[in-house]
Amino acid sequence: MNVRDFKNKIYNELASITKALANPNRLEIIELLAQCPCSVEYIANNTSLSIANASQHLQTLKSARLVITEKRGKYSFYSLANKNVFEVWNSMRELAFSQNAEIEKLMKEFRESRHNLESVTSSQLLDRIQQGKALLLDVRPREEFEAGHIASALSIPQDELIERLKELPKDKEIVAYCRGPLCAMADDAVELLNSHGFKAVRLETGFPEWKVKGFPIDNALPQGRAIGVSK
Amino acid sequence: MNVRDFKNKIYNELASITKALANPNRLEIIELLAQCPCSVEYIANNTSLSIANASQHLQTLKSARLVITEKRGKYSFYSLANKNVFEVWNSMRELAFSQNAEIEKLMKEFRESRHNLESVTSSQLLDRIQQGKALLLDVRPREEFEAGHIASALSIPQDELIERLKELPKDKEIVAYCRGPLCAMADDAVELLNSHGFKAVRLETGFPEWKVKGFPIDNALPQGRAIGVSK
DNA sequence: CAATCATTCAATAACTTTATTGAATGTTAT
DNA sequence: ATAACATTCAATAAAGTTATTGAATGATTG
Repeated sequence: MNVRDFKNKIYNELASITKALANPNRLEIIELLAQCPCSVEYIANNTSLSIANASQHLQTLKSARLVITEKRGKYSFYSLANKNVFEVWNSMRELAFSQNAEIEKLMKEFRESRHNLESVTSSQLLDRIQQGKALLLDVRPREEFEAGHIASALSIPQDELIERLKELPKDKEIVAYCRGPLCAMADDAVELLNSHGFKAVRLETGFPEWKVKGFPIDNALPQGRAIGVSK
Repeated sequence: MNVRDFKNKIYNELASITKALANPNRLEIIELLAQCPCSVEYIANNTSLSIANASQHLQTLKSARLVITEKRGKYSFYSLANKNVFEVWNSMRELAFSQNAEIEKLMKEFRESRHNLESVTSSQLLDRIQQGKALLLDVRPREEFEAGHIASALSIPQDELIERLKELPKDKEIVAYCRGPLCAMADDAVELLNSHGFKAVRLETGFPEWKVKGFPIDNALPQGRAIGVSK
């Protein structure tokens, strides 16, 4: 085979993957699927997409083999095709953070608006948990917690937090975490906690980043449990 | 700031990077820039692009901050903005290899057509060099070799190889390498060498992958020397 | 200071991607 | 069976991307 034809074919195949990643809605879907397998409706509800549009984007991801689908009853459950998909997303996000001043600015403004600039890294958190110094709080929706969470974390979904403050100690530092560095749930939780006299900070990243580092996790329910509709 | 607006802005910024990657020609340019800083004309000559079109793609990469440019005399030299760019490219390529059967098939057919299915990994090569068992041959264009190469490698550009066979030993295994796993220069060199009675295999990957692993490299000329036109 | 030359810009036509609709499919529950 | 429901499909208009062309820019050389 001619070298030029070979290269054209190879780069076209590679670009079929980067094209599938080249859309903000699909990036958001990938970040959500990094939590656990999700139904189309769950994805639509947790983004700004209509069901048909979410389905369309999922089809695009599926034909690029970035996600796989499994039918259980009425629901189609989508999940990331393998660990490499999350790793590409992760390294892409790091690239963005390393050189896009606009992103840094947006993040900083957002956190400032919540009076919440401090955060804790994964390894700092690991130390603090092992020393019994911190209480770890998972504020993601229950289904995501149940599909897998950081070992020893307590689950209080962000929208139940205000009613369940009495379950938390005032004398211990609380580390809240959520889906990842771009997810605002932990920021909102930290703001709420601090304004009620708790001492809280957020984990810089989120559950998938913790998991991919090989740090200790728990599964309350069978591995990779899929979730349907909620929120 | 409203969470939805924040997310939309962030994912749009992130997608500005993935959009810049979403084109086969730009992926090929990135792979070339992973070798060394290059002029627009060099890039055009080493791809199937016209100068104007190469320039246009470089502008796209530049506004996504994936490449930077430096003017020296008449030439604009483009290089990758930082190490993260190569790492994203690298992990994306690994993702593609891990799940796209079409790519695997293309690679296998191409190598079979050159009677050349065997290859050597970076760590195997490191062992063989240290034991003096293998002669290492860089078959990339001279300028790329001069900008940086694997320590102890001999430079014979692929298009000079047939005239310079007498410089090579017949009793020692020759490991040829080039720009990376998608580059055909080492395959062509290995085919030529084996058909002339040498014992040759290719390095599975290429110089940038070796370098990013932190394995020993040399710079014949000042670090990151840029190259203008050739080939 | 005119010629040369590398690169960029601008305009354009062909093509691709997107969100939105509403209808179609196929599964479960009654 | 029929209804209810989750998802996908198909069509479409609006928007974005691409390669090509030829002209413009701006630096170096004679």
